[in-house]
Amino acid sequence: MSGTAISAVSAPSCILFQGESRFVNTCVKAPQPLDAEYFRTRLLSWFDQYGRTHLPWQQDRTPYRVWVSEIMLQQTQVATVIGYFERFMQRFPDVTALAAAEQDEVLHLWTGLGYYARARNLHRAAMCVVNEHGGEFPVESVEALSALPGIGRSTAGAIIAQATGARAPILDGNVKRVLTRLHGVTGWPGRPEVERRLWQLAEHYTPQWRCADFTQAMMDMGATLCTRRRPSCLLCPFEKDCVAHARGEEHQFPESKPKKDIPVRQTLMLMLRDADGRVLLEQRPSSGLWGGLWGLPQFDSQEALQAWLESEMPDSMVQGKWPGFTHAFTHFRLEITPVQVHLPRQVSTCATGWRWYDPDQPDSIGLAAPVKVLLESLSSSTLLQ
DNA sequence: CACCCGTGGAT
DNA sequence: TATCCAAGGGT
Repeated sequence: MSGTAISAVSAPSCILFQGESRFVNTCVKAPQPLDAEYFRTRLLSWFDQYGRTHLPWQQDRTPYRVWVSEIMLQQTQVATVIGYFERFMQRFPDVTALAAAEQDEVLHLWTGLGYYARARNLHRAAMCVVNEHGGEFPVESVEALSALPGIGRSTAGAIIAQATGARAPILDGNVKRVLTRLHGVTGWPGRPEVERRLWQLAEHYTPQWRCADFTQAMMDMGATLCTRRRPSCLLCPFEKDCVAHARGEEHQFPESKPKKDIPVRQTLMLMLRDADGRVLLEQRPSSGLWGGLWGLPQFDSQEALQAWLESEMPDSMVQGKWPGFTHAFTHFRLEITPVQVHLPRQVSTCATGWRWYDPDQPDSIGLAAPVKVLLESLSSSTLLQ
């Protein structure tokens, strides 16, 4: 790399006026990165004035606290995480406390955050740190950290940089947005070639010194200036260097994921109540949707539900159907038909993986989102005896 | 490599 | 209201 700042705007923008954008996208050479020292200096001086330094996990930066925050922040917005983080730290102040917990309680504190595999992996990783690393996080290397469940390359880099200050690049959604715009990197960042290029750029810019501030600054840029929509280019320290801005095409970067029509799945949810109004809950399989959470027993078809009732709860009586509703996920839509069933006698015991749940006295367990809504409507409902 | 996994904020 | 997608990782 040359020793001076390189403005990367001129070459690509000339070509753009001539050909179709598709031609340009596939044929233009990747612009040279800026001089790394120039970039760091400007970024850090911006950070010193505008960076975020008062987030909960930025105080008392132990590897444990940074780790928990990074996991919670995966695909989740800062404002959503703050409350969960504080409750989690209150209950599990250190890795030993977390490792000693029941998975159920971890999932309970995670309820509503989504991506529950993160919570299961977090719990497993805590036990791993305690049992195999003497209670200390292996922050010596990205490789050692990535060996823990739930920690990938970017999260490992973030933990190292934030908790120890050592040099470690990160590549999250914010950094991807900043880098693709700055260099006019085309192609969806999920594509391996694009991701390779972005890692290469992240490596190029990441400094030996003030690495915690640098990585935080990259994320702050992405979160507060270089936002997905309506970025504040006039306030950006790299306004003059940004390829996308020079073209007036900030909104074109990063390219979005190719669309696919999402499938619709259907399910029946069994609301089986005993004479005391308690509801039968089933613990879901440890993998898949709402893995490890408690939910209403689900069936693919009316026949499957009937067969189950006849074999397991022969005294039960179908009370009628509740109106179905749709629960929308990112990748599919779930059409839910709740079926209300009454069990005339009281049932005290049941097999492992099942429990009776009193809607008026909620337990500390993880509940699938639509199930939580249904149970809350039950507790305030006068329709039921 | 394509797909899976959740919820809520923003427009 | 519909759509996109956020401090990604696992399989």
